[in-house]
Amino acid sequence: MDFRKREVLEAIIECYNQTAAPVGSRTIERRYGMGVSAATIRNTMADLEELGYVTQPHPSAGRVPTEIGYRVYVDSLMEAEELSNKEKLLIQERCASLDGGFEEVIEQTSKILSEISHYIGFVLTPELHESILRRLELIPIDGDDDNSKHQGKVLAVLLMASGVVKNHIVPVSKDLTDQDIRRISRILNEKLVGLSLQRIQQISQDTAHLKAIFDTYLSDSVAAFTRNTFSLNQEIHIYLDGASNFFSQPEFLQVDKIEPLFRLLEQKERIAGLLSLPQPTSGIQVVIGSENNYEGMEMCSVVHSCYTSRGDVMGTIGVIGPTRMQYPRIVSIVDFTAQVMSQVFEHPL
Amino acid sequence: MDFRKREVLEAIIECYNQTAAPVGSRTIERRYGMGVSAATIRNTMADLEELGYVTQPHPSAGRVPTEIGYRVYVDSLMEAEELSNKEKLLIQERCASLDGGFEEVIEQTSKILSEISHYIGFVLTPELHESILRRLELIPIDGDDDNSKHQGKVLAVLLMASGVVKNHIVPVSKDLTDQDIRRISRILNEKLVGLSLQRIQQISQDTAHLKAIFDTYLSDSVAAFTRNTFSLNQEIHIYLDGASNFFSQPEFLQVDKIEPLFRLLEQKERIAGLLSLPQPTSGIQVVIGSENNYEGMEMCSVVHSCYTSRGDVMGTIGVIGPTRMQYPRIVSIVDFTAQVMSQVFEHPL
DNA sequence: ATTAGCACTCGCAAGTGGAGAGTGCTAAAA
DNA sequence: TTTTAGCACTCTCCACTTGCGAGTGCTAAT
Repeated sequence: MDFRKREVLEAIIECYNQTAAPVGSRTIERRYGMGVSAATIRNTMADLEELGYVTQPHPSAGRVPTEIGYRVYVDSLMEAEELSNKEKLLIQERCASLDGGFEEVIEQTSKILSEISHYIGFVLTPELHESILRRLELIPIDGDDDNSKHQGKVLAVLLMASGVVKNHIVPVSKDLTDQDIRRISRILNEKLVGLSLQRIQQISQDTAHLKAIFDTYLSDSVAAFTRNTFSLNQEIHIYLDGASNFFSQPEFLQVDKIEPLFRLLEQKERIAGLLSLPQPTSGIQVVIGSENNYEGMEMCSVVHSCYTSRGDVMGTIGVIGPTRMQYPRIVSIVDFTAQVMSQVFEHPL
Repeated sequence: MDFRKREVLEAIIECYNQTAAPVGSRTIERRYGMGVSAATIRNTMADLEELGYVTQPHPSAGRVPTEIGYRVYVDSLMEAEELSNKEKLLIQERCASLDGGFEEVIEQTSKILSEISHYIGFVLTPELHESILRRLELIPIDGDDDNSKHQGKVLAVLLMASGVVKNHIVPVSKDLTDQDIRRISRILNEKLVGLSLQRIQQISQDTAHLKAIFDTYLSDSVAAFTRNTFSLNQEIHIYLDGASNFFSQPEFLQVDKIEPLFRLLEQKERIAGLLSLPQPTSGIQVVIGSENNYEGMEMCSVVHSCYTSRGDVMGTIGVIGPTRMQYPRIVSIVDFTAQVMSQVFEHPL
């Protein structure tokens, strides 16, 4: 890859990103005038094609970047675009509306991501079982019917270190009085605060362990109640915005192109699975085209990063766009937004 | 409208609903053989056209029902289709998963509505300010930093009569001790339980009223804290599923037809506004085509009803489909599902 | 009041042809 | 040896035409 090849590949990608049409040699000569004639560029393009970085949709058409071409571009050619102060400010303002609580921050973030990128913005909520318990509150609820006294219910409020609050209604057998509940609450708070939910779930499954915690106080009802209190379905939720931006993308103008994508997006659980898998290190990751092994994502790329709270990974944010994407810009947007979010969660409450 | 006209109109609508193509006189003669020839049907169709119930997309094409035609059909011609036991059971099972909490019921309901109707199912959450407060719990949260002592925070848990639980983090000035908070909690529970959130918000704005409640105890901090506790943004959320079912509808195969709809659906606040407005009485309502004054909904119809908890209206559920919709079936589905949901919320917790 | 027959209209799909864009190749120039 | 100009070739895209089929409205007969 000599200098000219790199330059031509970059020109093809940038031009193709604007027009979504195959790029010809003359176009490059005129638009990026690099001191050589179209014929020379043609030769270079033939070389690039042999390397697998570009291809022609049909003989005697211009060149289109391949996924390999994009990979090279993202990994070594492009340089991240600096965001304008206006955009930075916009992101900061929108994400910083913490008053509305955790959900609202996440909701706003996915919205701002989609608005500023003009693609799809998404935010994955933290995995609960990695969160640290900060406080547990048990609120007995009086039965509302006269005949419901045979079994009460307790509203468990789990406050996590990250600031996430989770409610959970737990059935409780009648032989536990309100006073018992208070006692259980005190003991659980004493022993379990500071542990991850995953660890707590392990403990509450383990009768020996429970016995150690509750000492003589452990009855079957108490054990069952404790288990139920922490048996949350720890599903990850995904907030996703801007899907209709894809209607403006020329390559998705045909229904058969856009339909599989929308069908996939509607199965939010699957998306969550797709996007939460690769979470090895921090830092931006770019997944290009069919590197996403999901039907409907062949023509899309994902740029994602994770947000943290005091260094602990909480969840993932990112942008889904067409493979023909303004990578330098999107990478900067996702990176900056992840930083802002992490900053917001630095002081959780 | 004599008998034959009604019969022909019904035939046109049913046939059009299946094929999405203009219906000709011969088709009706063959498919619905009503003892008269095509020529006679042609005359009847001309009459129906004069009445405004059908129209032809271009001269010498078959007939297509107009919105007025659908209106007549829905209001006086069609009869609701009885659901199969299998379908009824399916709905009941899916909606009855109350264990997962309020949100999960709603989520499941919108999913099952879309699956069984093959259109879009939606559920609007209750308006909070109409809900009755059942219990308020205030949980002081220790500042996590040493320097955060200048202002504490309190997690307010509002438990509504309908079973909805709402969390809310409230800032609290440093001159209120934990003991003060407990006292406030006791007083508020004593005085405000059983009132609607709307009423409570009125009261907490009204200093005189607050003074009466708190007696001598009311300081500025207490008043401010009380106001903040109940200053929830009472936004209605909408759960919506099955949008991609519209890709299977022939009249939405062109991108320019489906785009405005999806753009509208993404602005969930607007949808909520659209759908929560007409809530006069209980019972099924059908809004046809451009009766929805929203861009993107011209080609859609909405069938909706409301679900209740002990007779009190909580929210709305319904189906959004193309104007060319299987009304008898959808009406039955929505009606039955609304009943099942109301039943589920009969015993809220 | 209903029916058969017929001329007419229109949309749709397939086929045609020219314009435009872009390539690869070759031979000449630097 | 590298670069350039020129030329023939290929392919898409668009506008245009044409034929077919479906369906109507009208009229005259039943």
